[in-house]
Formats: sequence, structure tokens, C-alpha cells
Amino acid sequence: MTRVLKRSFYERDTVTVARELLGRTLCRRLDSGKILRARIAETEAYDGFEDRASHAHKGVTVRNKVMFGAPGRSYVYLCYGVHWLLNLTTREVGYPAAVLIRGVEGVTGPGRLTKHLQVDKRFNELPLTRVAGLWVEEAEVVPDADEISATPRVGVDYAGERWAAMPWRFVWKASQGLHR
DNA sequence: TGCGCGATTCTC
DNA sequence: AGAATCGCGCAT
Repeated sequence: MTRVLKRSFYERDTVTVARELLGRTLCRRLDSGKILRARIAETEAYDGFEDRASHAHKGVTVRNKVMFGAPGRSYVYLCYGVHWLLNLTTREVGYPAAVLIRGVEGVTGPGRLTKHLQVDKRFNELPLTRVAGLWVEEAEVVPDADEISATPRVGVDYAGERWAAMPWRFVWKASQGLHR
């Protein structure tokens, strides 16, 4: 039987969680009852107070407060006034961190992904459970280390040399269907 | 109360 | 290369 990743999975080192989410299945139950499932193929870690690429680096705000809260919740925000971006919170309460889901099998791009799964601000701050309609399931097979590539994060040049260069983007190379 | 800007994507 | 499009964050 499928197993839903629980809070303890997320209440760990953010970079580790970002890497280990690859291959796991992102699930969304629509209002119609239909369930969409897609294996996670691309993630990025945003971790702590010092990470200048993270929304949290200047402290708590209305937008980013979810990052400071409980692990295993969704952090959804509007990017460029156009796209909803989905993050999963990590680490203990009080420590700001989250993993951005950048792509799943068949759907590349954080904005395209939320459109496909019909995720928007209604999901902000919800726990990742079946009841909430958005959750992640354990994988039968997870990628081997040599199937994962780590690169700098996308679109964070504003963060300065050190943080922009941090290899916190993870891509599952073996995943098929990373297409537009 | 106002203003500038993005963890993007699509079209030209 | 440029537009779309708007909530947020910070200054005023």
C-alpha cells in the first residue's frame, strides 16, 4: 500500500529533503475526486536565515511566515504576478526553510507544475495530507545518487555570489518526460 | 499611500 | 528580447 510521507520526513536537513523528494510522488485530489499523481523530478532547497536567495533571509513577513512554521506544509506564493509556486516546508518550527518543487515527470517548470496540478493560494499553509488534497507518497524505487545532478538554483542571481552558486537544485536525470 | 520588484513563462 | 500582471515589502 502506498505510504504518505509524514511530518518527520520533512523535519530534517532541507538539502537532504530536497534530494530525497526526487522520485517520490506528488499527489493532488481534485474537487471532482480525480487524483493526479506525478513523480517529482526537480527540486530546490531554500534554507535558513542566512540564505539570501530565500524569502526568509530578512525575517518573518506576511508572505513567508509559513516557512517559519511546522514542517510538512505547503508554501504557495504568487511569482511575477502570474505563476503560483509550490514549496514544501522543512525543519523544525522557528527555522525558516522549504523545498521548491520545480518539476515533475512530464511537466517542467514550477509555474507550469502548479497550473497542471491546479494548486494555488488556497493550498498555502496546508499540511501535506490526503485530507488537504495535496500530499507526497513514498516511492517504490528512488533514484540512485549517480542519477541525481546538483546545480546552482535558478533565477537567484540577486542573492549574491555565494548563495547564487550554492548547488541546491536537484534534478533526477533518469526521469523520463522532462519535456514541455 | 505609493512604488518597484520578482524562486516564471510565453510570444515575437 | 519583452510583455504579462499583482501581492508583497519597505520607504514615505
